[in-house]
Amino acid sequence: MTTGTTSSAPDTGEDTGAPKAGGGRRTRTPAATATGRPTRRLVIVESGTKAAKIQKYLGKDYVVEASVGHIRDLPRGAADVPAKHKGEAWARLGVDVDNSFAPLYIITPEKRSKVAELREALKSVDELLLATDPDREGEAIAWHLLDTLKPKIPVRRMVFHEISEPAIRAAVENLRDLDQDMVDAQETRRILDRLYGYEVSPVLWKKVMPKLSAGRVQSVATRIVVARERERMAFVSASYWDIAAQMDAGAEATPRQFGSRLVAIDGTRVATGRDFGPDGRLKSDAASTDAKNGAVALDEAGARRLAEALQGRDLTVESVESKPYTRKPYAPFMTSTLQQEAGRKLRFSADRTMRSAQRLYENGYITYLRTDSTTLSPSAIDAARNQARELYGDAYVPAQPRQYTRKVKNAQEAHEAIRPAGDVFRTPGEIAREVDGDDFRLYELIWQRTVASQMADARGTTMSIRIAGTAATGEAVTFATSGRTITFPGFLKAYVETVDDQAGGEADDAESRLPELTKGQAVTAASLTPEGHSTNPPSRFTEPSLIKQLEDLGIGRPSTYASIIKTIQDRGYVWKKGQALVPSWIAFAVVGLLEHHFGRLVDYDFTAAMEDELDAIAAGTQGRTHWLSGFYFGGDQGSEGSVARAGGLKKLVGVNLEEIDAREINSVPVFDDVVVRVGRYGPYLERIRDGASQRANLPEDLPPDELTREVAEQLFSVPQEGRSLGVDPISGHEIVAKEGRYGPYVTELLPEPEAPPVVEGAKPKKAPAKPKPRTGSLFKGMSTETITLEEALRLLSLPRLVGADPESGEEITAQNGRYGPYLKKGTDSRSLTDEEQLFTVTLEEAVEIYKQPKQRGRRTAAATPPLRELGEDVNSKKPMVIKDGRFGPYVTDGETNASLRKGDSVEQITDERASELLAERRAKAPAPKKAPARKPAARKPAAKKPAAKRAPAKKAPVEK
DNA sequence: CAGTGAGCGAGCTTCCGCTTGACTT
Repeated sequence: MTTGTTSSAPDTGEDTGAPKAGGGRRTRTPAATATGRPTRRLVIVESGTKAAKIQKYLGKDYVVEASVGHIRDLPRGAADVPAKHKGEAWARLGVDVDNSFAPLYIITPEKRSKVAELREALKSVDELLLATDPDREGEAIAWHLLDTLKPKIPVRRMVFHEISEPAIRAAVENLRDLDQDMVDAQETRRILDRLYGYEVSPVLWKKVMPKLSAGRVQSVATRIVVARERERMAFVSASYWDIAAQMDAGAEATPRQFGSRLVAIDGTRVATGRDFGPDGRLKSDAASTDAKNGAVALDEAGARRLAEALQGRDLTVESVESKPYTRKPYAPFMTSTLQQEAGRKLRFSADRTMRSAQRLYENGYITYLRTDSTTLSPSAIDAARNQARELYGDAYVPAQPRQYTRKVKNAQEAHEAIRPAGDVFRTPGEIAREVDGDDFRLYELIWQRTVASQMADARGTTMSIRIAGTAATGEAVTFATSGRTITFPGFLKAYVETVDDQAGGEADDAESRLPELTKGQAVTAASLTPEGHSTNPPSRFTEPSLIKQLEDLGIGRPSTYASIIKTIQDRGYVWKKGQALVPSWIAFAVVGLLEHHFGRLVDYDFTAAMEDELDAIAAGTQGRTHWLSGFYFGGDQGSEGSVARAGGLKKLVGVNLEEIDAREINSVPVFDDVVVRVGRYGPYLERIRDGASQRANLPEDLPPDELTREVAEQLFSVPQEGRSLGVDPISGHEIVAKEGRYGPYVTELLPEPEAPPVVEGAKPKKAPAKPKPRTGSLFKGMSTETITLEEALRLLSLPRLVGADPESGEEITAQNGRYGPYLKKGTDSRSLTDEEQLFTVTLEEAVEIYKQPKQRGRRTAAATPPLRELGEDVNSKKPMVIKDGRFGPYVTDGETNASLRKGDSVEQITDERASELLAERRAKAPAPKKAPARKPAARKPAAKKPAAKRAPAKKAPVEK
């Protein structure tokens, strides 16, 4: 660890130096202490279930506890930052970027009690063994434990890759020291992710929409989904024809008939779907005249003519080729493949799979569920082989055990594969009484896959047959077919992987039998059917296929695949249509912004490059600070890692921010002059026609690739959206209920004014002022779904004239406004308490109301009573109270007000905490408010938003 | 994307990876 780059949590108390793990001490075996009792050791692992198991193996001289994951992290937000660092410029990030990227670590609030427990446990032992997972995160957790607990006894690192008695015993005998370089690598990863996430997300808030997010993993995941949708949108379907022929091999053959397809005419291949590009045309190599690759597309007329000309013609077997077919079993499950198969076979979401697997793990049915390894322990291999032998016989078990060493990109392989627990696997039948539902089905899947992984290859034969003939019109034609027979099923008897629905592959156990044919043999065509086909766009990603894609790119970890899917849905980037993941228009805008302005950060190989460089840090050949500096501040080009780039992230989110045109970012070109614009209130269509902007609403559930010209035209042609409530019997206008900027409202559709006659050469006359339709906001409790025509007409009747003020003669009206119902007399207004009063209040009552002074604050009778009274503020010595305000509860001493933060509650807040909030608020108050730098007449003043009160502090406000 | 009248404290949103328990309805 680079000296001075890590500040420990302020609340870890005493600052005595933590002993270095191991520190050169070699305490291999528990030696007897001076008092003669055996050495007691505390072992800390990550998972509680693991702790219980290991405790059993190690016995009473050991105390095994679980840290339950990480115990410290960077602060999530301002609320988590300890008072000591509150004011720091870097507090928002939790990383002091100007001081060697020193991280600020705090004990995760939920883990405070856990840390206390561990401290307690430490008191009664002589030695500490940090037995967190043997990967980057585990090494970091071990270091955090050391740095937080600051034990005064010897500390050593213990690692194991499987939970079995021999493995644990061996681990205790082979302790090592903490690997500080690896800890550095983890910290670098953590800081990079924080800087990326917390610097880029605010750019999205400013340019697209608040609460959006960007991150190394989620942004690439979103981009993948968007990229696929773009392909689908750009896709041009091609149609092509061929001829399906049912061949007849004669009465002796079995099967007598078999299907085949026209593949060549006069030696030139007939084009199939694969020969067409996404533009709907033959790919250039297919269209070339090169005899080897050349292909010709057959159209309907050609196919029909040829089928006709082949009627009754002699056909001969031209070639018969058979090749042996073998298939190896699939590797045992790891997290990603389990999620994929449970998704395909059981239709479980990744999240559902993990919840079920967690239960199975906790109850001792399976091994650890978050793993990127396909390795089985020796005892598990034995168990699988024994089970296979029992169930299927010796022939199904190969002589040598199978080892699966296929490495996944960036794998850390801290655990075994996911498999049934124990040295003897329980069959699904054996656990059926104890486990049911999802858990049973998932266990069965895991059990089958594990057993199958130690079984013999499937064997069979693949046969290819070509049949030739000549059409009456002279063309030489070739038909082809292929078949597969499985002579020995091997592992397929136990487990067949499911093919992704939409990918259109063929399952490994698919069989199609062909008769025994010999070259030169005559066959006849029982039927010749011209068939039309069309090419399809690449299918959308599903949860399983997206996880596969991320895994192939080395993005995300076993513990995060399920949450990645959740995050991109929660942010509104992706929604599920059945199994398919469909990107939203917001995702198009966000991905577009990232691609244009943060291209490197959403590169598909960004993570891969990062991993290489983290490996270099872990190996001690690359400096953490230097590398982060390159990433954040930019650096001397060339010498930095590939993740670093000239300019650096800081500049990209700072100075370069102004270059990002929000309007352009939020306009997604669809076709011609039509764009989808992502607005504050959702996406809508826009195009310029005759110099005027034409807009149309986009239905929420319309997938982007279904927005065709026809659909767009139809949307534009709908004059108004909104639910029609019927016709106003008085005016004859149609009344509709709509969702507007300020919420739901009703309005009337006015008939189009007659177009004035166009006079050639005459100056276009100024159009007469358009009559404005009446509008009215819905009352609370009404909805556009349920409102009736009667209610709507009542709303449109407002404002209501109550009468004239007897004193001044001014008109008093009752109307519904932004803050609810109110009376209006000139510029003087009074709020009403009830919307119904708009229709019922009499002139006398109104006059009475106007006699009352204008109320401040809430529209309740007396001054708002405080929610709670507190003691005296330590600073101002004034009594404090909690009040309810526009932004929720706040504390005030009469002068200073401060909102309660997340985590504060009205009932439980203490005087100390309240004083602290007030003090913080006062500290901020005298912030010099810069006058908004206004460029006079440089640009049109933006329309004032109702909520926009203060001038935006930064430049480049959202322009829509 | 409708247009209507006050005045009161802004503060927060967000990342990725480790782990699961625990407020109540």
